[in-house]
Formats: sequence, C-alpha cells, structure tokens
Amino acid sequence: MPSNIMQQISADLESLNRSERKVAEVILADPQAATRSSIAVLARAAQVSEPTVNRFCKRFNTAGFPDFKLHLAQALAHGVPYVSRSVEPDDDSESYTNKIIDATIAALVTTKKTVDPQMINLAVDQLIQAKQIMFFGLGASWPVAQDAQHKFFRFNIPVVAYDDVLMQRMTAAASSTGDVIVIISYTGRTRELVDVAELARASGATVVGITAPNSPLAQHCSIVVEVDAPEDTDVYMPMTSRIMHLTVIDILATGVTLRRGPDFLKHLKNIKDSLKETRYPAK
Amino acid sequence: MPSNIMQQISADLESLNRSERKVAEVILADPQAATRSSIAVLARAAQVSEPTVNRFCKRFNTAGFPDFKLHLAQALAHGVPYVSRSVEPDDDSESYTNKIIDATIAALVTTKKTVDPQMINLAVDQLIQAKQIMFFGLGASWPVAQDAQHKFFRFNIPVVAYDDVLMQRMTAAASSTGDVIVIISYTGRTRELVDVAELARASGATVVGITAPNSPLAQHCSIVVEVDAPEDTDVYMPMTSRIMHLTVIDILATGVTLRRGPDFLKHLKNIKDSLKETRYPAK
DNA sequence: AATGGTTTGTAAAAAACTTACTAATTAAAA
DNA sequence: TTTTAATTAGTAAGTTTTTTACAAACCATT
Repeated sequence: MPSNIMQQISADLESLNRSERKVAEVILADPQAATRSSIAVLARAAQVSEPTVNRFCKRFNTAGFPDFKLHLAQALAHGVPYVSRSVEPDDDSESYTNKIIDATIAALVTTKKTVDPQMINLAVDQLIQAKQIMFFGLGASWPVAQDAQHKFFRFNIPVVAYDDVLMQRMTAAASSTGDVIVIISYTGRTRELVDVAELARASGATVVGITAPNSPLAQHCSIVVEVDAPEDTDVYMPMTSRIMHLTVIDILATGVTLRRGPDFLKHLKNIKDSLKETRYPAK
Repeated sequence: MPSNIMQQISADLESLNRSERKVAEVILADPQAATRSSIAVLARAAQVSEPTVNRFCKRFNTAGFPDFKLHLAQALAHGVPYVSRSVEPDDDSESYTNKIIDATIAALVTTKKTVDPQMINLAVDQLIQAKQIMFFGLGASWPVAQDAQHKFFRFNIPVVAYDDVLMQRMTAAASSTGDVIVIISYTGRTRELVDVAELARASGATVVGITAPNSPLAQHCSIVVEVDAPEDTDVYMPMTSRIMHLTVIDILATGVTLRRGPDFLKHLKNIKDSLKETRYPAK
C-alpha cells in the first residue's frame, strides 16, 4: 500500500504509457475533482476508455477505481499537499506560508513513524529518577535545550542547560551516576558533543541523545531517541528539525508527568497560576 | 459538509434509531475496515439491510455510501485520530507519544487556516528594511525569541534577543524609527510586554506581534501575526503554542530570504559551510 | 513487410448502490 | 385494550458503476 499515492503518481509519471499518462495528468491537475468523479467521467476527461482508468488504478497497487479514490482522498486530506514542494523564488507570501507549514506537518508525520515509544519509555525511566538533569545543545539546538529546561524545572529536579562548550565539558566531566545528560543535536556529528557524551559516560552519567540514528553521537549515548533528519535541501537553515526535537521534549515531559501521578498535577497547576498576577485578565 | 465525520457520528449517536445506531457502532468500532467494505458487507456486519446503511449515510449529509466512505477516509487519513484526545493518566508511552504528535499536527493545521499571509507580507516589509531587529519573549516564548535571533543574524542585520524585562524596556525606550521589535507572546496578556510595545511605538519603532488576536498586546502592535491560542485545557503546560510561533518565525525568515534574492543564498551557504570543520563527515 | 509484444478499446457481465414501495413495529390516543 | 398514525425497517426491482474478457489497433523490431 503506497504511503502517498499522489507522490507515487508524479514519480511514476514517466514510466506510464500514453493513455495512462493522460489519466495521471487529469488526476494531478485536479485531484479533488477526481475523488468525486465516477470512472466514466474521469475517462471522458482524459479521453481514454474506462478500462484504461481501471488499469491505471491497479498499477498503483489499489484494488480498483473505488479503492484508488479512497487512497487519493486520504492523500489529500487535511489539505496537506502530496509533495510538500520546496519554496521557490517567485512564491508569494501565501504560497510560502503554506509550504512551510505543510513541510512541518510532513516532518511530524515522519516523526510519528520513526520515534520509538520504547526508547521514550527508557528515557523517561532515567529522567524520573535523575538526581540532576542537564540539557546540552549548540546552535539551532540551543533554544531547544532551553525550552527543555523551562519544562523540566517544574518537576522539582535540579535542571540546567548549557550552550557553552566549556561548561558542557566541565559539567560532563564532573557528573556522576544518577545524573542524566540530554544532548540534542540535529546531525549527531558535532565533534564537541560527541566528546561530551563520551566524557559524561566515563563519569558514570546516563546520556540521552535526541539525534539522528546511527550517527557518531548516537553511538556514544546510553539511550537514543532517534529523530530522522531529512535533508534540508532548501534555504540553508535548519527548520523542521528543531520542531521535531521540541516535540520529543514535549513527549518526554509528558512521560515524566504521567509517572509522577495525579498528585503532581496540582503542583503544576500552582506553577501555572503563579503567573496570573502578571497578566491582564481575559475578557 | 461535515468537517470531521467521525466526530459527527459519535456526537449524533444518541439521536439515531436502533438500526442506524447498529451501523454507527460497527463503523466506530473499526472505521478503517468500513472504508474498505461494500455496503453489503457493512449491512451484514451491522445486521441491517442495505438501504438502512444508505439512509444512515445520507443522514450525515453525504451523497450516498461511496461518498460517505470518502469522507470517512479523509477523517482517518494520516492516522490522526478524529478527536485528538488529550493525554490520559493510564496512557502508555506509545499512546501519549502519538497523542502529542497528533495534537501538534492539529495545531499546525489550525495555524495554516488562521495565519494571514497579508500580515506576513507586511511584517517582511518591515524586517527587510530594518536598521536593527529585536526579539522579545518571556517564559516559554524566550527560546522562540532566541531561535529567531539565531535565524535572523544570518541576514547581516544587527539582531538581539532579550528575555530580561529591564533590558526589553530600556531597548524599547531607546529605539527609534527603522528599528523593528518583534514581541512573541502566547496569550498577549503579559503586562510587561504590553508596556514594552507601547514604549517602543512611542519611540517610533515598528512593533510586530506574534500573539493571540484581539489581545491587549495585539492592540498595541503595528503589525500582528495572529496565532490563535487554543485553550490548553490540560494541566500539561503550553506545548503546541511554541511550535506555532516557531513556524511563524520560519515563515518570516523565509520571506526575508526570498526578498533578498538569489545572490543571498550563496551567503547563507557560506555560513552553513563554516560549520563543516566542527563535524564528523557523513559516512 | 512480417512478427511478436504491447497497448487500447468494445461489449458484456458482475457488482454495487439507490429507489420505490410495502410490511412491521412502535407510540399515542381513544 | 384496541385502534390509528407515524415512524422505522426490509424486499425487490431498477439503475448506475465498475470490472472482465476478448479483440482490434498500434508500435517496435527484425
């Protein structure tokens, strides 16, 4: 079963023969309409016979036309485009706005497939009983580390976050059993962070990596929450990776909260309420 | 046309008569299977006649059974649950992992609908010609402000980010025409930030708000990129809002990059390449 | 130009869906 | 409790849609 039938169609466009390509083009031109058409209408639009449309459907591993429409409808759902195409120089603001949001959604869908709940569980096991937690990140991952600190300080565990490589090294070297160091890195190839991971493990600390699978960093961690890094082909800034990492932080924080049990929820509410004073009341 | 047919079905369950409820229950029990069944199979499963299933479909504003299946398929697409239910105390790691990712996706879909590309455009207009840019955020929004700084420093414009209220006040007061201050706030009700916005505008700076529509902060900004803040009903801290804000930052950064034109991409590539030294090469 | 393979369409069959009508059930009133 | 009206459910026939089988046309190759 193809994960996204629209991608398949555009990818296989060249390998199709004349009539089937006509069908493909009609569908690609207005996929929404295709989901609402009968095989007869579609065949007429593509100027081919009905069986041709049927054969076309089967070529894409669907049971037949109705099943094909179902797949198509799924691919189009949510208004998420079949290929989150990259931003192009002459896009207007509406166009690039939508493309970026779509790309982010696509990244999250990928994350959902790749993140291993088992690893989340192991990471939570460690975090819940940590004497102290440290979040390390550099560059674009530094705000992520800070965000994590902002979340975890609520758990009444000592939490720090460092973006300073020297501080990271020193803390890693000074750490001991019971300390948990969470290292966030998009590529998992930053030398400094790999060193820090090694140092920390040598000192007995548990090292949790939120990073790319099979990367050098991943190999030096006690627990790895794998976040697959799609090539950022586009404009040269990391975009979606931070968001995937932040989502992992959310998941870990939730995991810890749940383990803490219902009494702990009251504590969180108190923290939240403490901000009331600083705000204009809602109308 | 119902926005989400699964929600509709569970909501209207009580108002259905006996046979139709049987149909509803069969569908609710395994919606995926329903999309693959013919009307005959479904009728048999629900122990009712085929026309009953057909009537059931029409009750939900669909043209008939095939159309109903289409709607169903859309609602089930991406594996995003029909109601992104909130995390519950006895969820296991797989369950809460998926729920959180789904909620994040849902938030982005909302963002896509609410963000006004026109406002993005106006904000980019200002950013592109800024003498200086300042990003302000407090609490959970502070990492977002930092992330923004990390993106915008690449544009060769002086950029700062402050989470210190006093620094924010002073900078706002000292600002002048040509300066752009971007204030990030989830609620738009933080007194300090509203004050800062007022101060900055009095000094002649342009104030861009990334915040809730119609909030006190929004009223004091020159340009508002509205990010609707869904009630975070849960006790579990603000989650999705940061991600929505970060996505807006991505969009703004992309907008600026596009305006800078193709030559500028080379400059961005240089910045990226400058990191090569610090990394282990990809295998 | 002939041949083999592929592609495409025609027509018939099968499946699926819808409609109109009737029977059964239920609820309310006498 | 019986009658009546209204609702609900099913039967059967009709219609549409989809699929299959087969034959014609096309294309590339020799």
